[in-house]
Amino acid sequence: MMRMTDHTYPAIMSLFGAYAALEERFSGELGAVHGMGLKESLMLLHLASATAGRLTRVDLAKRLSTTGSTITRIAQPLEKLGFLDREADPRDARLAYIVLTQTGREAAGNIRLTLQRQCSTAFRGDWTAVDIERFAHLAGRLAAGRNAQLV
Amino acid sequence: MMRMTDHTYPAIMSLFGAYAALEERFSGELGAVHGMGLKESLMLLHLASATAGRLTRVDLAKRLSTTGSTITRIAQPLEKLGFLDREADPRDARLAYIVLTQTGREAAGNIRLTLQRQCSTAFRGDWTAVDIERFAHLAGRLAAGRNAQLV
DNA sequence: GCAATATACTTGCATATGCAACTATATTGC
DNA sequence: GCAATATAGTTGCATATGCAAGTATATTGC
Repeated sequence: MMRMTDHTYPAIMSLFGAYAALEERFSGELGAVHGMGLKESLMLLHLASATAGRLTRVDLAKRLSTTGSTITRIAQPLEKLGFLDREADPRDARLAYIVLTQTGREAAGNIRLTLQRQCSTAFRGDWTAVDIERFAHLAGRLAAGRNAQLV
Repeated sequence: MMRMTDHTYPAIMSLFGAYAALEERFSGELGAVHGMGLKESLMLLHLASATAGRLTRVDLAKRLSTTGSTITRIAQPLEKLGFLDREADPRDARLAYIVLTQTGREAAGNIRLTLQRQCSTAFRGDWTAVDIERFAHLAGRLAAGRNAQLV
């Protein structure tokens, strides 16, 4: 009788390994080229892809899989540098939207280009278009909606 | 004329999202059940899968995609708890192998069971065996050898 | 054999980040 | 309308972690 082998364990361990490899490569180049880390970069991209280019800290925290305090602290230097600004909500005084400035929007565009190039580099080698599309589809299911706004 | 769509960007963004979701779930349960984080757990599994159940800090750092200092500091409490021990190399006095104690080996076995269950849970839903095997294969290629010893 | 270099590990320091407490505001139940 | 509860944001504190410097040992070039 044939016995099915369970591939879930190697699948997840490989996913962890792939993440570590990519995080290292991406962060290094993003730091060198744009002077910011992966989280900051993704924050700008989330803002750029959001309606009106603005999001609350709570929304950003969910999208970046982190906490509100981290968003506050990541946003501070970006605000000082002129990439981000604040915007109040007339209906709810608790909200302090983070909005992209024009400078921030341009930076987001450049970062997006770097990230797209890094992504295509990650699949250099014997990856076929079908392989990549399959992987994108399967990883998307595992992600359970996270980063779906960026995709 | 048909235009091919590039799926590398959504593929990587989904991979990042999937990692964040899994890291959160796995770490939470590993902490609650075994009192240790994902890195510590993977450290024990790497040791358990190594010949003679021992590795140098440098080897462990590579396998866990971190630095030697992190290994030193992760190992300290595990050593105090009796999961790990030190072993000198008679040929090279710089080396301080980290070895699994009997207790550590048992803990590694239990952690491995938890991880395997978590991995199969991650694919609950409409995943077919073929989907999972495909994903494992593709992720393994992206991982470029990282965590290959655990798989 | 010795100086120069390389490697393994540890530790001090700076940064990053989650949690919990705190403030301010909004919403809900009555 | 008011008290109770919920939510958004900030900040203090503890922990985690990378980097660089320091120590000890090995290896290499001569």
